[in-house]
Amino acid sequence: MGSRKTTPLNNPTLENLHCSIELKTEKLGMVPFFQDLKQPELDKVVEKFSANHFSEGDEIYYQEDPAHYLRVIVEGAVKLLRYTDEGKDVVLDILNPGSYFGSLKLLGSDVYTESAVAQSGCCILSIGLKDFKEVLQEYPAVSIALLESSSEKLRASQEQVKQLTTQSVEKRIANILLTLSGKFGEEKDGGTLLQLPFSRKDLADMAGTTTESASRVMSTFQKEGIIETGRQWVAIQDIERLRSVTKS
Amino acid sequence: MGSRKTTPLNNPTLENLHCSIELKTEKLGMVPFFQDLKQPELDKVVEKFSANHFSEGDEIYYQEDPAHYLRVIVEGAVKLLRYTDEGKDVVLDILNPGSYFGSLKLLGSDVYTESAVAQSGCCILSIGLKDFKEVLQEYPAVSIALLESSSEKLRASQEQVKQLTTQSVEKRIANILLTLSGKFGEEKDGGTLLQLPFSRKDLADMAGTTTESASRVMSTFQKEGIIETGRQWVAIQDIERLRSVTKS
DNA sequence: CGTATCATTGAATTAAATCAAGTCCAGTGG
DNA sequence: CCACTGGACTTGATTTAATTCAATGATACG
Repeated sequence: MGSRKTTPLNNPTLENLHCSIELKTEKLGMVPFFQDLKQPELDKVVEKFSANHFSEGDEIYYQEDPAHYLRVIVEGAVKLLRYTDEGKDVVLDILNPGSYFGSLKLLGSDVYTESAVAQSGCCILSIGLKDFKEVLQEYPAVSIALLESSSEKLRASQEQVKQLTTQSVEKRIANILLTLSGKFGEEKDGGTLLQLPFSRKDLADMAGTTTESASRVMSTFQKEGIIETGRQWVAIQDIERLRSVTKS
Repeated sequence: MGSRKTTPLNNPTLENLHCSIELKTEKLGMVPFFQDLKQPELDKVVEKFSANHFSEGDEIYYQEDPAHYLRVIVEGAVKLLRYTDEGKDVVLDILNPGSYFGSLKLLGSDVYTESAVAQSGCCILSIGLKDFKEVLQEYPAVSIALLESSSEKLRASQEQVKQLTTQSVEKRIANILLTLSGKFGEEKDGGTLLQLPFSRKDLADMAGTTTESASRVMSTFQKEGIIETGRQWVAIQDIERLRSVTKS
């Protein structure tokens, strides 16, 4: 029981330096919908992106702001969420490097339908929608690959709907931990550490529950030896048992 | 109270005749992502589609079947749903004419992630994914318009997530009735009639609740004079009051 | 150290699910 | 045309998962 509760995060405090033009080419090539581009084509596309650094907690954009950019994460994590009128936050997703977000409304103008917050310090590339439209027109393969990514996002959202309507809070939280460990987990002395700064409230807002309920579930998991957890961090000790929680 | 409970549906029993090649061109031109095509281009695209009729309750495809087609509704309504292991059905959407569904996985192969059932008799156009890929490569404008549609679907799914996590069953049902009346409603003696065959179970599966709860909410709405309802049909009498239910 | 923020835990409450009869209607077949 | 029947719908009583309310405990950070 006397488990370590101090944070095991090494808090990299990503500097602006890391968010440089050099990184851009390297990372953009890893984005799924640019993978088909040849190097010279990619170089031309990269020029249209600009890089920005955001610190933990920074708002990247706010829901209902006019949407002008498509963004790609080079480093760090971004939380997409909707603030509701009733004051509850709904976390739609937490994105890892290589993911895109922002707007794809290339025809006419639009507003963002969700807010984006830097979950950790991060480096983000942005491209104006007009420029991006030109890219799509020039390289149809990018459009097609992007359609796939877009379908995949829809699929993930529908999975979320399914879980919300059919599964208990405990199972939803187990699923979220599994998903996040896949995206952000790092192997560490026999377990998978989530380096994300990640509070009970974040977890609750992802699972569609309350911080108290999330806390109770996490306590149970910890007592059962499935996870180790403390303030803003989680380490999964027994991933198989966590998987078995989602079933049954 | 002695309200009519007999069905006001005129049960059109859409015949196969109606699902003809003539209709195809006319209707495909109305699909959002083909709207930019000129008539000769559209004609060429139309040729690649084939038309099929489905009767109410027919399964159009089943989740996890290999996905080979993209489909467009010409007439009728299609229910997209996921059957869960626990035996609960989750209705993701009910689509109206002009909507597309099926798969957009143009690279590599894939399986359907949801099932599709004809909610009413309907006429569906299908195009093989290889053919559709060629269309996209030839007409980049279609890709771009399709990306918009795809984003819109994601937005709708995220809205569903938001509602499931923050709103009561009563509000979710009110919202569903409003959405459906927008898609399928027909003006009829001072109210909006939903011609859809649409059971309490369908409603419950859309709202993520039980038939009993859905029935209770519908009874309340009826007692309050907001709707008229019977077996498989709903007429919205006081849309303003229904809207006010979703707020507050 | 002190303090703000995050996390936990317990008790009371509640929305909705479940369990259990019923009723009502549309279509059937005599 | 009417009685019959099965599926759709309703309603009530009970149970339960999760929220809400209310303290208290722990930890990172200045």
